[in-house]
Amino acid sequence: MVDDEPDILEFLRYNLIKEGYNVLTAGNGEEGLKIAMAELPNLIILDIMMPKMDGVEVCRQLRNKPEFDRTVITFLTAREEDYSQIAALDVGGDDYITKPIRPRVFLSRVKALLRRSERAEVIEEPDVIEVSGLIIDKERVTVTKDEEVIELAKKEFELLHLLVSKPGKVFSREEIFNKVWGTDVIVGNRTIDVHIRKLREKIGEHYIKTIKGIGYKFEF
Amino acid sequence: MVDDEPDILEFLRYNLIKEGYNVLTAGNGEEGLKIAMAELPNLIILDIMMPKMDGVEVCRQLRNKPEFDRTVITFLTAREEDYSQIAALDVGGDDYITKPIRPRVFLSRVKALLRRSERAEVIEEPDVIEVSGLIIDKERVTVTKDEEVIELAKKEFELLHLLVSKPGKVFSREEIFNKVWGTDVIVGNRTIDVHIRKLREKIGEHYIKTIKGIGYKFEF
DNA sequence: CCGATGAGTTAACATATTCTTAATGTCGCG
DNA sequence: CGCGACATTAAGAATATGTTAACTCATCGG
Repeated sequence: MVDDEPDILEFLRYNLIKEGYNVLTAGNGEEGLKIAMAELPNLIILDIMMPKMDGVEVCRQLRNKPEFDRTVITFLTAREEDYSQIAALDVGGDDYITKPIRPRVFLSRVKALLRRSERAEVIEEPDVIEVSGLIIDKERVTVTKDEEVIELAKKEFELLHLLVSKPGKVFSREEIFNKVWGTDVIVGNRTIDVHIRKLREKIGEHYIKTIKGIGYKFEF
Repeated sequence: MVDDEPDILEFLRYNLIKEGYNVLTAGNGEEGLKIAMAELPNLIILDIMMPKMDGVEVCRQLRNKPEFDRTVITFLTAREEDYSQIAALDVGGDDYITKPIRPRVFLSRVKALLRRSERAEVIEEPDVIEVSGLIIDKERVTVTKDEEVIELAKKEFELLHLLVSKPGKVFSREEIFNKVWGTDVIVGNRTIDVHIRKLREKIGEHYIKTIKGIGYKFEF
């Protein structure tokens, strides 16, 4: 929770702790950013009006980091500032809470926001995927087949992982380039084939199917 | 969007449609429930104060259904009703918007809520079309008939997909050329026939009907 | 600092499937 | 009977992909 007014900070902190929440506070934007990055909280509450770096800016910077892509961020704002409300949401905030703050409403809101964050977390993909006898372990970057561990190179693994992320779906070459190589890299068009070749060599021929003129898909 | 005041409903509907959203409205809780179940919207906006079934009750009922487990639900509420706000969030609502409503803030809020729902909707629905026993899956580029998966070549699939996109409609040869081959390619006029032939061979003879002098159509 | 190693890429050529064409056959209708 | 419109077939052209080997580049242990 980031706010430049110590009274408000203390007041809300007290209420949250009473409800059993773990609360970290910061008195300004920079400090807030630092603590957020170090602690990766489940919910971030930002005051909009702050000297130097305001809440909107903190939010913008956080949203640029992949680790905060899904963190729930909410703002505190004086009631009538339409503009900051809009900016807050446009910059990737999930909600805003208007001052003056009433403890019970505030707590309900926090509860709702955290429930949402939980829900979002359930969707999170697991690090291990299992399809048709292959166990793909994202953390170890390995594939296990018939009890045997197959080591894949990074690109090979990323390619396989993409295909396996939606078994049966046909991924076009363009799609594969964008997701595995990124939009800014340009590589020749035989490159994918070669990687497909090596993959098939390692995991077996029949898993990856070519759909001529369209792309590749993982078959189960 | 469910509200018992036609004026508000119309006002918000107008604003949402102007932004390109697809809006369904209902004047009371029951109707809202019915429409929600039939249409499975991405976002549900409920007025809290309504005669008979209020918004909180609608929300509670929706949240009990698995298909609405992750749908984003928000409430409309008069400013000072602390209690309903708390109830709204406790019953599984994701947010509430206070009246009086300001269009720009409202739209920003809706935008933020829908963005969230997108984030959650990684489990997106596949685009499959089902007609007379054929299941055409665009993502997988396959056709399934009697549990059997039929593989089509690219052009064959595109041709079938076009015909199936409007079952019963007669597509002229010219139309087929334009949509499947594109306006810049020139191919002989027996080409379509050949592809139709192969399609019929693969999916069965009776699905595609020739309308002499006009074109082809998909029969259901 | 050096050579070994291996991932990633490229180029050249081989292969395979899809697409198109062209020749010929069928059908219905005036 | 002859014509127009579509059907059928097989063969060749057009493309897309497969395959191999060589090259570049970064990394790592000695």
